[in-house]
Amino acid sequence: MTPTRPGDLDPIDEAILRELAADARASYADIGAVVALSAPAVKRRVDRLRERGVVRGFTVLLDPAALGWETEAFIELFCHGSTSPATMRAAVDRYPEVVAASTVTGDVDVVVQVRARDMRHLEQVVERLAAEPFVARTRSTIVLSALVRRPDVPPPAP
Amino acid sequence: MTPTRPGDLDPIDEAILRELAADARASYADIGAVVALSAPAVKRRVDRLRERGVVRGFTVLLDPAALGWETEAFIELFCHGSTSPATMRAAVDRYPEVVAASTVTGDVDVVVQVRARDMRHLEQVVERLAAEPFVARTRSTIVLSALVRRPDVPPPAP
DNA sequence: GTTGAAAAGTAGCCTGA
DNA sequence: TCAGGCTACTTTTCAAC
Repeated sequence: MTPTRPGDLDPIDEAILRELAADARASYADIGAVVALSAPAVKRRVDRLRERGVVRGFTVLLDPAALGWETEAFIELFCHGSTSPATMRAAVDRYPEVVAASTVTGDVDVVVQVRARDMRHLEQVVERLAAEPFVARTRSTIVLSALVRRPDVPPPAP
Repeated sequence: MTPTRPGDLDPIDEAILRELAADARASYADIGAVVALSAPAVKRRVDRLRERGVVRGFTVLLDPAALGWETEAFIELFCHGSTSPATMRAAVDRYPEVVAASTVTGDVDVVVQVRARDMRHLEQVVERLAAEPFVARTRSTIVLSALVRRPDVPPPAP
């Protein structure tokens, strides 16, 4: 049983989000054709989903290699004492190479996902991260190949 | 020195991609105002970037929690012998909970990033992955908090 | 880059559950 | 009352030049 919170998405909202996930530039009329709603009705729902914060924005999906990002890695950070997440966030946010960063359970404190032009560039990023005052040591794992990469999507109907 | 391959992005393409990354539903006229190009000129460049495969598509950025994805984890897979990436990809692709998966260097073979409704759901996903014929064992790391999450963007000018 | 026709976005108004 | 359809007006797209 899913705890139906107030503000939960109805099935039509979910369908709209799936369409937008597949093509964020689809017209409201085209989306409406799929979900059986008029274009203005779709627009009103999308506007409301933006207001509610469910929709955070729209982006383009790019080929990282074409942008010059040839190398990808997970850099795990072991941090000193009790470094606050705010401190970690502020530090990691300054790196344009960082794609994602998360605090995690286990012996590692932070997992940082990084894209670099090449191994030399990656090495520099690792060294800079390792030199951050709150970082005790790092452990890096190079990505060999991306098997799957998907946007977040509403869960399939249960 | 960057090896200027034929087909490399020029600075205007990069600026256009940065605009689209920030708002994929921006009008060509608005993008043109930023990059000092007419709307049709921007459209032609975007069309060409799609043809070249630099632009793979457009998506919506959603709040995972609002979709019912409350739990996130890295599940590391240790695989038997020489399992082909194709096999791994096919297996992992069947899980709607999988957001990303990569083969990696080191003792682990695959890192799978997963979103689940809750811990119980996550546990089920781990068990199903562990039961895949090519998986010897798994190791899971729960995400406590997302510090940074960014779309791929052209590198800043060097 | 400019032009103009066709398509899409958008606000207001009306209707029915 | 609230969400959706309809209509009319504006903005954007997009192909030809």
